[in-house]
Amino acid sequence: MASSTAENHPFSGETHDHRHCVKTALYAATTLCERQGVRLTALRRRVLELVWRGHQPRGAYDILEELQREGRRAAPPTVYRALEFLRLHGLIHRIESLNAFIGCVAPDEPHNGHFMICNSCGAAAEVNDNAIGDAVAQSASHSGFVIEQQTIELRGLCPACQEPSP
Amino acid sequence: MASSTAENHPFSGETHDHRHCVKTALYAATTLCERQGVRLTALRRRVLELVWRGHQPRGAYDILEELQREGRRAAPPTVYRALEFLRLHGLIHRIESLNAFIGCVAPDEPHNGHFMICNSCGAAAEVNDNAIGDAVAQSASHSGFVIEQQTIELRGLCPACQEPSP
DNA sequence: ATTGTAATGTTATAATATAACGCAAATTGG
DNA sequence: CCAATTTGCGTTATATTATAACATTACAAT
Repeated sequence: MASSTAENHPFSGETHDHRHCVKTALYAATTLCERQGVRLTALRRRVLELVWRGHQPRGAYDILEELQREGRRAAPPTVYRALEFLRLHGLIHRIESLNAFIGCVAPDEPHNGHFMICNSCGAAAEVNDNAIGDAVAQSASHSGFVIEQQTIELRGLCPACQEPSP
Repeated sequence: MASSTAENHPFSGETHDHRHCVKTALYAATTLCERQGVRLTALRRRVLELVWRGHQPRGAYDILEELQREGRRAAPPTVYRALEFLRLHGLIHRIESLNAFIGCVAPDEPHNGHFMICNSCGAAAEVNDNAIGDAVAQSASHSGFVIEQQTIELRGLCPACQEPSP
């Protein structure tokens, strides 16, 4: 079987073992880079870990600060270059409506990345619903439009954050 | 009948009478603001016209430069405030993946704004395909997620730009 | 006219992102 | 192994996008 987790942790709050998410992501990244013959350097690996610190999308400057706090010499290009590498290889996605980045849950399979992002807790869940993909593909083909890339970001409230406050 | 054009000009290139688009948009904006009892000031009106200069999304600083070229005293907040007003009242949409703004083709009807944006000519077409909206709504409800806002931006090639170069 | 509110002007700065250049580390081909 | 080459990273500077905060003007209602 593949190494990806059996299910996402879309909006499970603090109730899951996040170290498992990180470990899985790093393992997947390592094998993916080996297979593709590209270098997952210490810096890139660390940036990926920082993106995976939680299920909230992270801004580039958040990551930069963290690198600096760790004693690394880092400037904006340090981070942006690493992020660009990770994005190119499908290890992270960019959330356009937040100018932020989030780890990809299935870097091995080609996919589009549709997100539901909670406006309350900030968590983002990557969903891959074929129905959405199909509807989008159909709509585009109906217009004669050839899709090269898609940004689908739903903002709202996750199940946990809809519950009435006590 | 309503005042909106019978059909969009999604990717009609230079072949349509754009003055008509602008005129229609301004008329719709005027009546909408009257109905809502809000003021479409000269500045706001002009910014809306500038957003509607074409079917390419416009950046805030593009608009700022144009205002300054016209001799107005303008600074970033001048533009951002006007854009925010227009957006709040549904007269423009923000294209997140471009940090830019585009006129809304149907400000009267509530809708979500799905866009197809040509990577070659830069034109953006607002499409409102119920199939996409339905698929998205269904996917969200399946996850127990309540959508407050959605960003759906498809980037690719419009029909005209797919044609082989001569 | 007076007063309160909304809109705009103005200055400053925050937040996000990239260009350009040089050095160092790793990889490759001999 | 060494030289040549490529790739990654450090560094400085700057571009681009966006907002905070406060002063002033225009407008609307009485």
